[in-house]
Amino acid sequence: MRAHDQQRPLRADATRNRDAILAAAREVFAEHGLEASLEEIAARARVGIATLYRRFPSRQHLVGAAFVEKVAKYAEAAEAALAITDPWDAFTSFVRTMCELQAGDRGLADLLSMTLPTDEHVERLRAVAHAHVVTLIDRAKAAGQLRSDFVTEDLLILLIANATIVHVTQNAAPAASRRLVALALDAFGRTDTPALPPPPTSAEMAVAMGHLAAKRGCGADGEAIRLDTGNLPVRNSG
Amino acid sequence: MRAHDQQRPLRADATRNRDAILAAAREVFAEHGLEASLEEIAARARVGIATLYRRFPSRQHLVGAAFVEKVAKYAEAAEAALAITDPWDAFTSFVRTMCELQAGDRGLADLLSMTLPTDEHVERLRAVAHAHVVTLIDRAKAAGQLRSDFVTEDLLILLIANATIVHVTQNAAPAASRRLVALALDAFGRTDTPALPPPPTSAEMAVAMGHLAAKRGCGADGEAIRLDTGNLPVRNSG
DNA sequence: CATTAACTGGAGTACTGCCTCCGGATCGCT
DNA sequence: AGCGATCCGGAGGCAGTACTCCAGTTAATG
Repeated sequence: MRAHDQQRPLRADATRNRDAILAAAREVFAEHGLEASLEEIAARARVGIATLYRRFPSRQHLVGAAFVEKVAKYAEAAEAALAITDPWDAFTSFVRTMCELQAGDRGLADLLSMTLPTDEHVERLRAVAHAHVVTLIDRAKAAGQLRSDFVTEDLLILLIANATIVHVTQNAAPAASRRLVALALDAFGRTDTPALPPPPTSAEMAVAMGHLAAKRGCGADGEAIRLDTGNLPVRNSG
Repeated sequence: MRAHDQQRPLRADATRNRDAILAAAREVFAEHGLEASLEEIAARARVGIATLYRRFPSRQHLVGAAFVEKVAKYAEAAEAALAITDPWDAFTSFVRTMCELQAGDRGLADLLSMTLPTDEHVERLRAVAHAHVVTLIDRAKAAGQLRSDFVTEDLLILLIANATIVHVTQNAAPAASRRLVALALDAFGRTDTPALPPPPTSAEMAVAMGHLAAKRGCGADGEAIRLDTGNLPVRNSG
């Protein structure tokens, strides 16, 4: 790349259009999920389709740009949860916040349940958040309130399930989603039951997220998935 | 319709092709879910696409014909579970069986999570099965092993979630699905936690299933799938 | 074996979404 | 205002899927 791939600032009209596209994208993704038609986004931004592609060469660029803030909220939620003293309250508060964010935005619902290569800034946010989540989990386990055979894959499974519920239940989303989350938390908090069957490996879940991403038109299927466990804490503590 | 819309028997080659199409459909649906391409089914049956459409005018006709037997297993599973004496074992056995059927057949995974058939024969099966399920639930509740605020919508939520997991996790499906089901059952069996948030209404869930069906290309949004038992040998006809 | 109704397959239409090309409009600077 | 660099938008190519039409083939029957 050239030394100054820090390209000169966009022309005024270009900036205006870019913002319009992002606003439209946030709307449309929230309504229809990440598989929304790019043409619809361009139309809602009152912009030609070419303009959209010029600014965001691929769907995941657009997704990335449209969701930076929301992903930041994810990090914030993790951090905020850390401030809660009771380990179980902290953990459940985080999980509930995540799933509520999903329920309010179908795009985010998709995003949290898949892996998307995005920009560096977002990656850093994720990494930090992930570390916080691991802490939340460890604390809750240590307090004997989170089942000891819990793994981060379980959280991912919940996020995927919740994403679907949100997608499918449309206007009934809040009730169904809250119900699902409450059930999941009750399950996570059981310490008196026999061990769960073995969880899928994090590699398997990475592949799964890749499939999801592919299905939503973001990233090629089978392409090297960032094993970082992506958006969500998918690290398998031993 | 004319009195004898009981059309004359198909010609030998037509019957052969019809069977080939059904066999191919079962394969392809199992692999890819209900949204599989009809052209692929025709190709696998080594039949022209027109032949498929002649025999099954719409996707839901094909789906219906391909899955009658599998849906019957749903009823059988409920009945078999009733024979188990321990109420909790009976309930969990039924749930597990359902979800395992889903894990083994992505088409069925879709089908069980959308809406049940309206064909009268199958409708009867469904009604009976549903009654059995209600019995299973009541028994388990009475025994104090199933949480008292459990409702049938919770089961549906699980089926939808499981369908997605099965869809997404591909080869890791068994592990992920079993894990999800085990967690759900642990949640269902909690009697020591505060009441869950209110469930979605069954009307809301019906709408949700309609959306799912529409997304899979079966039936208009909101209308149910009609299983065609028409010219299938009716086993255990009674 | 001849006749005919039933059946067939593939080409064709229609639609949708992704993505690119390029003539023309617009901006920003002098 | 004039001018070049930048940017725009819609037409159009490509691909995948649903679904239809029709000229040719094949099974059943006497």
